[in-house]
Amino acid sequence: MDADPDLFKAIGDATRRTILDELTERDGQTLFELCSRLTMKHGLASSRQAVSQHLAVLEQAGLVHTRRQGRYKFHHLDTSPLRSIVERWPIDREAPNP
Amino acid sequence: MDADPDLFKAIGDATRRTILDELTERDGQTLFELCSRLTMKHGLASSRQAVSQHLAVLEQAGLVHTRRQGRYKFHHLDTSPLRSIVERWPIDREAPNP
DNA sequence: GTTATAGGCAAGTGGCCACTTGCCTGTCAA
DNA sequence: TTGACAGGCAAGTGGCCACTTGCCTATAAC
Repeated sequence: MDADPDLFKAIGDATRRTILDELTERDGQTLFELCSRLTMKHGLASSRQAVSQHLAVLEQAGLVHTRRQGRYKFHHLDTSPLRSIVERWPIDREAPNP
Repeated sequence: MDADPDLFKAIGDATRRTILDELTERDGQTLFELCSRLTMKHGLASSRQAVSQHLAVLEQAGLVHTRRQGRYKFHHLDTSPLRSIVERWPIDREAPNP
């Protein structure tokens, strides 16, 4: 029971959720790419180290996979761990919209 | 963007997730009922006040609705707020099991 | 080689949050 | 009406975590 506390810790932070949003919109970004976009679009004054630590947490939760290429490190989104949430507490399939 | 930080805060705590598990198994429990079951089954040495505060957080997130009846207060699970998670980051519909 | 770029590592710090403690209110049975 | 029971309110405390700071490694351009 409660096999993945890392997952909930990962999505528990607002900045990390914004990072997931960013990767949803544009997958495979580098660290610096994410940094500039977070400050530009979302107004988050997140330093490079802060974003790097956030990405480490997201990677540990399995929500982000990394791919090294030269001196670049590309970050790819993986939403499959989120499935465990709706499997744990089944959502009543009611259409909220008509 | 990020309209419901209360939701992620609610499911961010392990004890609150266990409370959701308890309510999934048996809906409409009172505070004392939850307290004894959490200590019995899950080994959580959660005091009454702690569980009460957890329930308040869950209620604020819309995951738990309460129903007063005399001196009893019954807690009912509502998993519909969880839908916003999978709507925000769509899960690739791949069958992980054959 | 030298410099700039992309990223990593580790210690320190401040704020939030879970939990406790103590006391209070309301409901029901005797 | 008195006691037990179910729950609420508020202040205090300790620990975790996000963020910073400073320095380091590695790849690529010049």
